[in-house]
Amino acid sequence: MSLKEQYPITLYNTLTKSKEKFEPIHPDRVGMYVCGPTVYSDVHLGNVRTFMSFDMIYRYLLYIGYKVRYVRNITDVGHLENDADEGEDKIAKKARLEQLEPMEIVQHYTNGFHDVLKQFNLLPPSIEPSATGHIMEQIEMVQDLLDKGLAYEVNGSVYFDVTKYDEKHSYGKLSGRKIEEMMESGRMLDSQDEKRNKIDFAIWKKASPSHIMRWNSPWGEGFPGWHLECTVMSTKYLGETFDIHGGGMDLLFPHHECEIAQSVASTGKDPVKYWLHTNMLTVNGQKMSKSLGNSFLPQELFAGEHELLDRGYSAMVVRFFNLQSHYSSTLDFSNEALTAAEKGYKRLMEGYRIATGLSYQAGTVDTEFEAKIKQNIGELFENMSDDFNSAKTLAVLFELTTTMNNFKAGNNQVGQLSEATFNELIKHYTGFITDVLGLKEEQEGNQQLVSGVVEMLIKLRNDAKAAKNYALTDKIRDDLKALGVSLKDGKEGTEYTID
RNA sequence: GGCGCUGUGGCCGAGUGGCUAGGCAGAGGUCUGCAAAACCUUCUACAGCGGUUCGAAUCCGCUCAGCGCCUCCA
Repeated sequence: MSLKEQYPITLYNTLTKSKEKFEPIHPDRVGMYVCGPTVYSDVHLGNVRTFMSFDMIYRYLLYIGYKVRYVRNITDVGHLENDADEGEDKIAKKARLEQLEPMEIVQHYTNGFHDVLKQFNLLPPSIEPSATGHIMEQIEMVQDLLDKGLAYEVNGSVYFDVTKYDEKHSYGKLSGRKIEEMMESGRMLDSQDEKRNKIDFAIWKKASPSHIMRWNSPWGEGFPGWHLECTVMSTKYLGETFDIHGGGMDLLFPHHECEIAQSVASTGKDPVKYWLHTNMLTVNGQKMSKSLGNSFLPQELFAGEHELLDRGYSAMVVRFFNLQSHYSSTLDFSNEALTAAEKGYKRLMEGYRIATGLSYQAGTVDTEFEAKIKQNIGELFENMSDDFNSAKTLAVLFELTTTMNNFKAGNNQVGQLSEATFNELIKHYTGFITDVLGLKEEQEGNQQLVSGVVEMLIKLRNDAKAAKNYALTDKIRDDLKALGVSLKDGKEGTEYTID
């Protein structure tokens, strides 16, 4: 029995508002689409949280044996600025400000995005399509929606006719909205006179003369609407229906709602089986966002150069911090929480280091101990299969970390486990830390040289200690400590860790 | 105004009907020349009120507090 059969996944589907058993459309294969960034500015830490959460999900699917096609787009056309009628494209606007080619902007921020994700140890997706690379397909879909009578053209712009769509289908089922209510309440912006109804949305927008990102289309020069690129690219690479569509909660409405409408209107099929939404990173209980001014960039985080930060924190500490909460809960940022996470992360990685250094030696098997370890291994999978509960998984990993420490301290012997169980323990304990949760050791510099020098100093210190020259002994330890190298005297000799 | 979410011990955060995660911090102990680490033990919870139930942090209702979406946003 394969792992994915042994530990079937259940996940919370935003569409049905309930936890469901995960059954991919094609056995063994999973198609997953996640809305990527709009590359007109640097991604901040809140953005990163979502991508980190889906990276963890992607990694777990792979770990238990699924073949996954993971598509995460780059939105490089830019979304419409505030009022649709302004016809302002964020990337075009930025380009004019900075006197650069639009694609230069796009490339710059795409590179930055990739650099950031690499530092947080995210796996690259299988396909990373860009909106500008799929203009033809978007034009085709606009035409298709016009042909089907569910869109209309006004002055070179094309709008999706939500009211008409809702006659046969139901608009708003993902976000729990009803169009009658949306029609009467909410803000009506007077300038949206091109639209027949205020809830209609643009799928193609005419470019104003000053608009530099533009393409030819049957309706004149323009650019595609915001929601269209995800529909087009997910359909192209994953098919008309696919398994998982993810994104941040703030995309639920209108973005994902519109995606459903576009797909259903075009293909007649519901595009997505399971909708997954990650929750927001908050600061003092408020969503981290650029407009609120409470966001900061990963670089600022690492360097500790931001008024919200007491000091710098590493990428892996933040990744660990993120994994301590469930992806669907808000996570509140604070210096205290990050400091606590840093210590926890170090403790876990010390356990990882011990695990990689252990080798099996036969002994007397302790059946009770053996049973407990087997149970813990099972819990790793059960917790991750339960809606990707990384927080519970970490709790089990910490229990196993205590076991690792006990092996090291000699409180337990590896021989108390059967060889098979020992091997499973090491395989999955380290596998969950690195492959599933994506945590890794952070060490910089010339490790060989550093370890050689430190080992030499430890030897000198031990000589001094044997001679009871404690003044020198302590001086070596204190001076190393000042450089970030901590010495720990144990029964088996002195060990060191680098902060 | 509409739709939805949250409120857990000093802090962060799991948990969804009985078996009281975990991390950080605190207390005591073991080890140690001292220290650190590690190990063992240990303290402090479920916003308030009412209801359902043999039994609720967990289900239902109300109240209070906070948040998200409805406009670009992960």
